[in-house]
Amino acid sequence: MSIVHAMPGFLIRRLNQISMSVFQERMQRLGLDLTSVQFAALVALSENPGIDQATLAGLIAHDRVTIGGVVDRLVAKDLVARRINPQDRRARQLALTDSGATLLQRLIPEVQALQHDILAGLSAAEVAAFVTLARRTTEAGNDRSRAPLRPRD
Amino acid sequence: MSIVHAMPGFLIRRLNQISMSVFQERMQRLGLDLTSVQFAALVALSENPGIDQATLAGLIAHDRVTIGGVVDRLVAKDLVARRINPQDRRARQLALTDSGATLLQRLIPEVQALQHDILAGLSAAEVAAFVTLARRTTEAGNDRSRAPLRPRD
DNA sequence: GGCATTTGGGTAGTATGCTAACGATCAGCA
DNA sequence: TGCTGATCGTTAGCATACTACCCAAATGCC
Repeated sequence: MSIVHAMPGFLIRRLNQISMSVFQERMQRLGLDLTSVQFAALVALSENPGIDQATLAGLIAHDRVTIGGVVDRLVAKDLVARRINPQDRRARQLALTDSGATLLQRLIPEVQALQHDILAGLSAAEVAAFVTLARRTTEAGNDRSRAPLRPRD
Repeated sequence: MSIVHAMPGFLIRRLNQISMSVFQERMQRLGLDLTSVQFAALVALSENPGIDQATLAGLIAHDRVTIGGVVDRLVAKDLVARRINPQDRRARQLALTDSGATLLQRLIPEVQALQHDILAGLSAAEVAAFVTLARRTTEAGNDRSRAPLRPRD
């Protein structure tokens, strides 16, 4: 066993790899072509219609460039509408399309169900313990991230 | 607070974001241009000199394409030597250069020290609990990943 | 009003991290 | 020996995920 295999950084990368793979596999089985980042963006837009890309980036902890590409692809799939804000012509107002809202309602229970598969081998109590620790440390380390979480209000 | 912010998948992505950022920041402060993936590859090669790229990929849980690019960059930095295996002309034998071995010895204590910063806000006992849970679930979910860990022996 | 600063979005560039497909090569087997 | 299948590395393509930089537009301050 290598020394790297016990390092938190390595374990976290593996967790992320497994998480993304579980998500993608489920989407494929549903016949959908959607990533977990795109899902998070749809949820954020559903909860905050009319926000611009920079705000969206802060709500799901991404940089603006990445969000620009994600929104491009969501617009191309007709899940999100993007238009210039007349009050601030720099900004793009974002909102779910009808088709995006419909898809999201179908997706939410699926995505909630697959969270269980991500942490395979753990009991319900252990999953809860993991989530508690993860929430505390991501909050403590928020500003260490290059794209911190910036919740509204 | 959005419903996604409590999902394990989202928390894991945040953890990975913070982890990569902490690593990059430390490397920058050391005046080095090295990613965590490149570090993991150097460690694996130090522990297993002479392996080929596919074996290296399995040891640090990456697909062969990604490892090809990582090795390209390590060779360009003169940290790794790559040559065709005369016994199997498909394969590339990899080994650290002297400069790679020297750098790695300097890096290992630094990287071990920064692991602590990744899980900010947790006590030593909580870090240990996190690592235990993470190890168990990544082992259980190994084959769910697209690029599973394939240890030798 | 005029001007410096800030902000939103974009381009260019780099590195992961994956799929699908391909050529070269090797291993097993009739 | 010749064929079949597996394996190693690579290319092409896509989607994150960032930095650095730029332009346009809004904001704050005098």
